[in-house]
Amino acid sequence: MKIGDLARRSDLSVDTIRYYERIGLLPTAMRDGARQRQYDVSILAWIEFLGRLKATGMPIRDMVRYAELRAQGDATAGERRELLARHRARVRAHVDDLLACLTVLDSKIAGYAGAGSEEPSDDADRSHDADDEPIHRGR
Amino acid sequence: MKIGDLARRSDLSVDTIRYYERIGLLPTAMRDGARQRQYDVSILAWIEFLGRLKATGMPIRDMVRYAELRAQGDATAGERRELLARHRARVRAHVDDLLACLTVLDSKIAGYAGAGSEEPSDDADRSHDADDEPIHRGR
DNA sequence: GCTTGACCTGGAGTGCGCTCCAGCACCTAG
DNA sequence: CTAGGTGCTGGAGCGCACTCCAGGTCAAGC
Repeated sequence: MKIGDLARRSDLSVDTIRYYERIGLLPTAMRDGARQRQYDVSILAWIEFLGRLKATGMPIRDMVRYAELRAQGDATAGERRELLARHRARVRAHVDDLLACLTVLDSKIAGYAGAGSEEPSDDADRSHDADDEPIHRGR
Repeated sequence: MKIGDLARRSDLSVDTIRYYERIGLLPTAMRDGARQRQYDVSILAWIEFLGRLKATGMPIRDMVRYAELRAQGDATAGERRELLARHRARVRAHVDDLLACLTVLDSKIAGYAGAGSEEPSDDADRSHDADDEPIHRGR
Protein backbone atom coordinates (compact mmCIF):
# COMPACT_ATOMS: atom_id res chain seq x y z
CA MET A 1 0.00 0.00 0.00
CA LYS A 2 1.30 3.46 -0.87
CA ILE A 3 0.88 6.52 1.30
CA GLY A 4 -2.09 7.85 -0.68
CA ASP A 5 -3.95 4.57 -0.30
CA LEU A 6 -3.22 4.49 3.39
CA ALA A 7 -4.47 8.06 3.71
CA ARG A 8 -7.74 7.10 2.07
CA ARG A 9 -8.16 4.04 4.25
CA SER A 10 -7.16 5.60 7.54
CA ASP A 11 -8.79 9.04 7.47
CA LEU A 12 -5.43 10.66 7.96
CA SER A 13 -4.00 13.03 5.39
CA VAL A 14 -0.81 12.15 3.55
CA ASP A 15 0.86 15.03 5.37
CA THR A 16 -0.33 13.77 8.71
CA ILE A 17 0.99 10.29 8.01
CA ARG A 18 4.43 11.67 7.18
CA TYR A 19 4.23 13.93 10.23
CA TYR A 20 3.34 10.96 12.46
CA GLU A 21 6.30 9.05 11.09
CA ARG A 22 8.63 12.00 11.69
CA ILE A 23 7.64 12.27 15.33
CA GLY A 24 7.73 8.53 15.91
CA LEU A 25 4.04 7.68 16.12
CA LEU A 26 4.27 5.50 13.06
CA PRO A 27 7.12 3.11 12.33
CA THR A 28 9.72 4.21 9.80
CA ALA A 29 8.11 2.93 6.63
CA MET A 30 9.80 0.53 4.25
CA ARG A 31 10.53 2.02 0.83
CA ASP A 32 10.07 0.54 -2.62
CA GLY A 33 12.50 0.93 -5.51
CA ALA A 34 11.53 4.56 -6.03
CA ARG A 35 12.01 5.34 -2.33
CA GLN A 36 8.29 5.59 -1.84
CA ARG A 37 6.77 4.41 1.43
CA GLN A 38 5.12 1.00 1.40
CA TYR A 39 2.64 -0.05 4.03
CA ASP A 40 1.21 -3.32 5.21
CA VAL A 41 -2.50 -3.36 6.01
CA SER A 42 -1.60 -4.20 9.59
CA ILE A 43 -0.63 -0.57 10.09
CA LEU A 44 -4.34 0.26 9.95
CA ALA A 45 -5.03 -1.40 13.29
CA TRP A 46 -2.28 0.63 14.92
CA ILE A 47 -3.55 3.85 13.38
CA GLU A 48 -7.02 3.04 14.58
CA PHE A 49 -5.74 2.52 18.09
CA LEU A 50 -3.85 5.80 17.92
CA GLY A 51 -7.12 7.39 16.87
CA ARG A 52 -8.74 6.14 20.04
CA LEU A 53 -5.95 7.47 22.19
CA LYS A 54 -6.32 10.79 20.43
CA ALA A 55 -10.12 10.76 20.74
CA THR A 56 -9.74 10.27 24.46
CA GLY A 57 -7.48 13.30 24.67
CA MET A 58 -4.07 11.74 25.07
CA PRO A 59 -1.39 14.27 24.12
CA ILE A 60 0.79 13.25 21.20
CA ARG A 61 3.93 13.07 23.31
CA ASP A 62 2.31 10.35 25.44
CA MET A 63 1.29 8.47 22.34
CA VAL A 64 4.86 8.73 21.15
CA ARG A 65 6.02 7.37 24.49
CA TYR A 66 3.66 4.44 24.11
CA ALA A 67 4.85 3.83 20.56
CA GLU A 68 8.45 3.82 21.75
CA LEU A 69 7.68 1.29 24.44
CA ARG A 70 5.82 -0.86 21.96
CA ALA A 71 8.81 -0.77 19.64
CA GLN A 72 11.01 -2.04 22.45
CA GLY A 73 9.08 -5.25 22.66
CA ASP A 74 7.58 -7.39 25.35
CA ALA A 75 9.86 -6.24 28.13
CA THR A 76 7.97 -2.96 28.31
CA ALA A 77 4.52 -4.52 28.60
CA GLY A 78 4.20 -3.56 32.25
CA GLU A 79 5.04 0.05 31.62
CA ARG A 80 2.64 0.19 28.71
CA ARG A 81 -0.11 -1.29 30.84
CA GLU A 82 0.52 1.36 33.48
CA LEU A 83 0.50 4.14 30.93
CA LEU A 84 -2.83 2.98 29.57
CA ALA A 85 -4.25 2.45 33.05
CA ARG A 86 -3.36 5.99 34.06
CA HIS A 87 -4.87 7.26 30.87
CA ARG A 88 -8.02 5.25 31.44
CA ALA A 89 -8.39 6.80 34.89
CA ARG A 90 -8.08 10.27 33.43
CA VAL A 91 -10.63 9.50 30.75
CA ARG A 92 -13.06 8.12 33.30
CA ALA A 93 -12.66 11.25 35.41
CA HIS A 94 -13.17 13.39 32.35
CA VAL A 95 -16.35 11.51 31.46
CA ASP A 96 -17.66 12.08 34.97
CA ASP A 97 -16.87 15.74 34.61
CA LEU A 98 -18.66 15.89 31.28
CA LEU A 99 -21.71 14.19 32.73
CA ALA A 100 -21.82 16.74 35.53
CA CYS A 101 -21.52 19.54 32.99
CA LEU A 102 -24.32 17.95 30.98
CA THR A 103 -26.74 18.20 33.86
CA VAL A 104 -25.81 21.86 34.32
CA LEU A 105 -26.32 22.36 30.60
CA ASP A 106 -29.67 20.59 30.77
CA SER A 107 -30.99 22.75 33.55
CA LYS A 108 -29.73 25.83 31.77
CA ILE A 109 -31.54 24.78 28.61
CA ALA A 110 -34.63 23.96 30.62
CA GLY A 111 -34.47 27.54 31.88
CA TYR A 112 -34.98 28.75 28.30
CA ALA A 113 -38.16 26.67 28.26
CA GLY A 114 -40.71 27.35 25.54
CA ALA A 115 -38.36 29.35 23.37
CA GLY A 116 -39.23 27.44 20.20
CA SER A 117 -36.64 26.78 17.52
CA GLU A 118 -36.79 29.86 15.28
CA GLU A 119 -39.28 31.77 17.40
CA PRO A 120 -38.11 34.41 19.88
CA SER A 121 -41.69 34.62 21.22
CA ASP A 122 -42.62 37.24 23.78
CA ASP A 123 -41.48 35.44 26.91
CA ALA A 124 -39.37 38.43 27.77
CA ASP A 125 -39.46 37.96 31.53
CA ARG A 126 -37.84 34.56 31.97
CA SER A 127 -34.93 34.61 34.38
CA HIS A 128 -34.43 30.86 33.78
CA ASP A 129 -31.37 30.13 35.92
CA ALA A 130 -28.91 31.61 38.38
CA ASP A 131 -25.93 32.14 36.03
CA ASP A 132 -27.21 35.00 33.95
CA GLU A 133 -27.05 38.40 35.51
CA PRO A 134 -26.58 42.17 34.94
CA ILE A 135 -25.63 41.80 31.28
CA HIS A 136 -22.74 43.36 29.49
CA ARG A 137 -23.16 46.40 27.29
CA GLY A 138 -20.32 47.16 24.84
CA ARG A 139 -18.03 49.95 26.07
CA MET B 1 -13.13 43.33 43.49
CA LYS B 2 -9.93 44.01 41.56
CA ILE B 3 -8.55 41.85 38.81
CA GLY B 4 -6.05 40.09 41.07
CA ASP B 5 -8.78 39.11 43.51
CA LEU B 6 -10.95 37.87 40.70
CA ALA B 7 -8.05 35.84 39.35
CA ARG B 8 -7.61 34.17 42.75
CA ARG B 9 -11.30 33.45 43.09
CA SER B 10 -11.94 32.24 39.55
CA ASP B 11 -8.89 30.11 38.73
CA LEU B 12 -8.15 32.26 35.73
CA SER B 13 -4.92 34.19 35.44
CA VAL B 14 -4.96 37.97 35.34
CA ASP B 15 -3.77 37.76 31.75
CA THR B 16 -6.53 35.37 30.84
CA ILE B 17 -9.17 37.64 32.36
CA ARG B 18 -7.93 40.59 30.31
CA TYR B 19 -7.73 38.35 27.24
CA TYR B 20 -11.33 37.18 27.79
CA GLU B 21 -12.44 40.78 28.05
CA ARG B 22 -10.59 41.71 24.86
CA ILE B 23 -12.29 38.98 22.85
CA GLY B 24 -15.70 39.65 24.35
CA LEU B 25 -16.12 36.68 26.66
CA LEU B 26 -16.26 38.93 29.68
CA PRO B 27 -18.13 42.23 29.81
CA THR B 28 -16.08 45.42 29.49
CA ALA B 29 -15.23 46.01 33.12
CA MET B 30 -16.08 49.18 35.00
CA ARG B 31 -13.02 51.15 36.08
CA ASP B 32 -12.27 52.86 39.37
CA GLY B 33 -10.59 56.26 39.74
CA ALA B 34 -7.21 54.82 38.77
CA ARG B 35 -8.65 53.17 35.63
CA GLN B 36 -8.33 49.77 37.24
CA ARG B 37 -10.97 47.15 36.55
CA GLN B 38 -13.59 46.63 39.22
CA TYR B 39 -15.67 43.49 39.38
CA ASP B 40 -18.88 42.50 41.07
CA VAL B 41 -18.97 39.02 42.59
CA SER B 42 -21.74 38.15 40.16
CA ILE B 43 -19.11 37.83 37.45
CA LEU B 44 -17.97 34.64 39.16
CA ALA B 45 -21.13 32.77 38.17
CA TRP B 46 -20.63 33.74 34.55
CA ILE B 47 -16.98 32.69 34.62
CA GLU B 48 -17.95 29.39 36.15
CA PHE B 49 -20.47 28.80 33.41
CA LEU B 50 -17.86 29.68 30.79
CA GLY B 51 -15.64 27.12 32.48
CA ARG B 52 -18.25 24.46 31.93
CA LEU B 53 -18.63 25.36 28.29
CA LYS B 54 -14.88 25.16 27.96
CA ALA B 55 -14.67 21.87 29.87
CA THR B 56 -17.18 20.40 27.45
CA GLY B 57 -15.02 21.44 24.52
CA MET B 58 -16.89 24.43 23.18
CA PRO B 59 -14.54 26.54 21.04
CA ILE B 60 -13.99 30.06 22.26
CA ARG B 61 -15.63 31.63 19.23
CA ASP B 62 -18.90 29.87 20.12
CA MET B 63 -18.63 31.04 23.70
CA VAL B 64 -18.15 34.55 22.37
CA ARG B 65 -21.22 34.13 20.23
CA TYR B 66 -23.19 33.06 23.29
CA ALA B 67 -21.86 36.00 25.28
CA GLU B 68 -22.89 38.38 22.50
CA LEU B 69 -26.41 36.98 22.45
CA ARG B 70 -26.62 37.22 26.21
CA ALA B 71 -25.57 40.85 26.05
CA GLN B 72 -28.39 41.54 23.61
CA GLY B 73 -30.96 40.60 26.19
CA ASP B 74 -34.07 38.49 26.32
CA ALA B 75 -34.89 38.68 22.64
CA THR B 76 -32.07 36.24 21.89
CA ALA B 77 -33.17 33.62 24.41
CA GLY B 78 -34.38 31.27 21.69
CA GLU B 79 -31.13 31.44 19.80
CA ARG B 80 -29.15 30.88 22.98
CA ARG B 81 -31.27 27.88 23.85
CA GLU B 82 -30.60 26.44 20.40
CA LEU B 83 -26.90 27.05 20.68
CA LEU B 84 -26.76 25.25 24.01
CA ALA B 85 -28.98 22.43 22.78
CA ARG B 86 -26.71 21.80 19.80
CA HIS B 87 -23.74 21.88 22.10
CA ARG B 88 -25.39 19.47 24.52
CA ALA B 89 -25.97 17.04 21.65
CA ARG B 90 -22.32 17.20 20.65
CA VAL B 91 -21.23 16.63 24.22
CA ARG B 92 -23.54 13.65 24.61
CA ALA B 93 -22.16 12.16 21.40
CA HIS B 94 -18.64 12.78 22.60
CA VAL B 95 -19.36 11.07 25.90
CA ASP B 96 -20.72 8.05 24.05
CA ASP B 97 -17.58 8.01 21.97
CA LEU B 98 -15.42 8.19 25.07
CA LEU B 99 -17.30 5.34 26.69
CA ALA B 100 -16.76 3.23 23.60
CA CYS B 101 -13.06 4.08 23.68
CA LEU B 102 -12.98 3.18 27.36
CA THR B 103 -14.10 -0.35 26.68
CA VAL B 104 -11.43 -0.69 23.99
CA LEU B 105 -8.90 0.66 26.46
CA ASP B 106 -10.11 -1.75 29.11
CA SER B 107 -9.73 -4.78 26.90
CA LYS B 108 -6.33 -3.56 25.80
CA ILE B 109 -5.26 -3.20 29.41
CA ALA B 110 -6.71 -6.58 30.23
CA GLY B 111 -4.48 -7.93 27.48
CA TYR B 112 -1.45 -6.84 29.48
CA ALA B 113 -2.84 -8.96 32.33
CA GLY B 114 -0.54 -9.86 35.20
CA ALA B 115 2.12 -7.31 34.32
CA GLY B 116 2.41 -5.94 37.85
CA SER B 117 3.10 -2.26 38.48
CA GLU B 118 6.89 -2.00 38.44
CA GLU B 119 7.56 -5.58 37.40
CA PRO B 120 8.23 -6.43 33.77
CA SER B 121 8.05 -10.15 34.70
CA ASP B 122 8.84 -12.82 32.16
CA ASP B 123 5.48 -13.04 30.45
CA ALA B 124 7.25 -12.48 27.17
CA ASP B 125 4.82 -14.39 25.00
CA ARG B 126 1.58 -12.47 25.57
CA SER B 127 -0.03 -11.35 22.37
CA HIS B 128 -2.85 -9.77 24.43
CA ASP B 129 -4.93 -8.13 21.71
CA ALA B 130 -5.33 -7.66 17.99
CA ASP B 131 -3.88 -4.17 17.63
CA ASP B 132 -0.24 -4.85 18.24
CA GLU B 133 1.72 -6.28 15.40
CA PRO B 134 5.11 -6.55 13.64
CA ILE B 135 6.71 -3.78 15.67
CA HIS B 136 8.69 -0.84 14.47
CA ARG B 137 12.45 -0.83 14.50
CA GLY B 138 14.18 2.56 14.18
CA ARG B 139 15.52 3.29 10.67
C1' DG C 1 9.74 61.32 49.84
C1' DC C 2 10.61 56.87 48.34
C1' DT C 3 9.92 52.17 47.61
C1' DT C 4 6.86 48.42 46.73
C1' DG C 5 3.41 46.11 44.52
C1' DA C 6 -0.72 45.80 41.98
C1' DC C 7 -2.45 47.37 37.87
C1' DC C 8 -2.38 49.34 32.98
C1' DT C 9 -1.56 48.90 27.50
C1' DG C 10 -0.08 47.05 23.09
C1' DG C 11 2.17 43.72 21.10
C1' DA C 12 5.20 39.71 20.72
C1' DG C 13 5.90 34.87 21.83
C1' DT C 14 4.54 29.93 22.92
C1' DG C 15 3.13 24.99 22.37
C1' DC C 16 0.26 22.00 20.05
C1' DG C 17 -1.10 19.50 16.10
C1' DC C 18 -1.20 19.69 12.05
C1' DT C 19 -1.17 21.78 6.93
C1' DC C 20 0.83 23.77 3.01
C1' DC C 21 4.38 24.73 -0.24
C1' DA C 22 8.41 24.81 -3.57
C1' DG C 23 11.05 22.22 -6.20
C1' DC C 24 12.24 17.89 -7.59
C1' DA C 25 11.92 12.48 -8.93
C1' DC C 26 9.50 8.80 -10.91
C1' DC C 27 5.90 6.03 -13.44
C1' DT C 28 2.24 5.25 -16.61
C1' DA C 29 -0.99 6.33 -20.41
C1' DG C 30 -1.74 8.34 -24.76
C1' DC D 1 7.95 12.17 -26.27
C1' DT D 2 4.96 14.44 -23.28
C1' DA D 3 1.61 15.29 -19.76
C1' DG D 4 -0.45 14.11 -15.51
C1' DG D 5 -0.49 11.97 -11.29
C1' DT D 6 1.68 10.49 -7.27
C1' DG D 7 5.42 10.61 -4.36
C1' DC D 8 9.68 12.80 -2.02
C1' DT D 9 12.17 16.41 1.29
C1' DG D 10 12.89 20.37 4.30
C1' DG D 11 10.95 24.03 6.02
C1' DA D 12 7.47 27.67 6.60
C1' DG D 13 2.83 28.81 8.10
C1' DC D 14 -1.53 28.41 10.62
C1' DG D 15 -5.40 28.54 14.18
C1' DC D 16 -6.15 28.13 18.83
C1' DA D 17 -5.94 29.63 23.49
C1' DC D 18 -3.42 31.58 26.02
C1' DT D 19 1.11 33.70 28.28
C1' DC D 20 4.71 36.90 28.73
C1' DC D 21 6.98 41.27 28.46
C1' DA D 22 8.49 46.25 28.36
C1' DG D 23 7.52 50.36 29.89
C1' DG D 24 4.44 52.99 32.26
C1' DT D 25 0.73 54.85 36.15
C1' DC D 26 -0.95 55.00 40.69
C1' DA D 27 -1.89 54.42 45.97
C1' DA D 28 -0.34 53.02 50.30
C1' DG D 29 3.03 52.04 53.87
C1' DC D 30 7.48 53.06 56.03
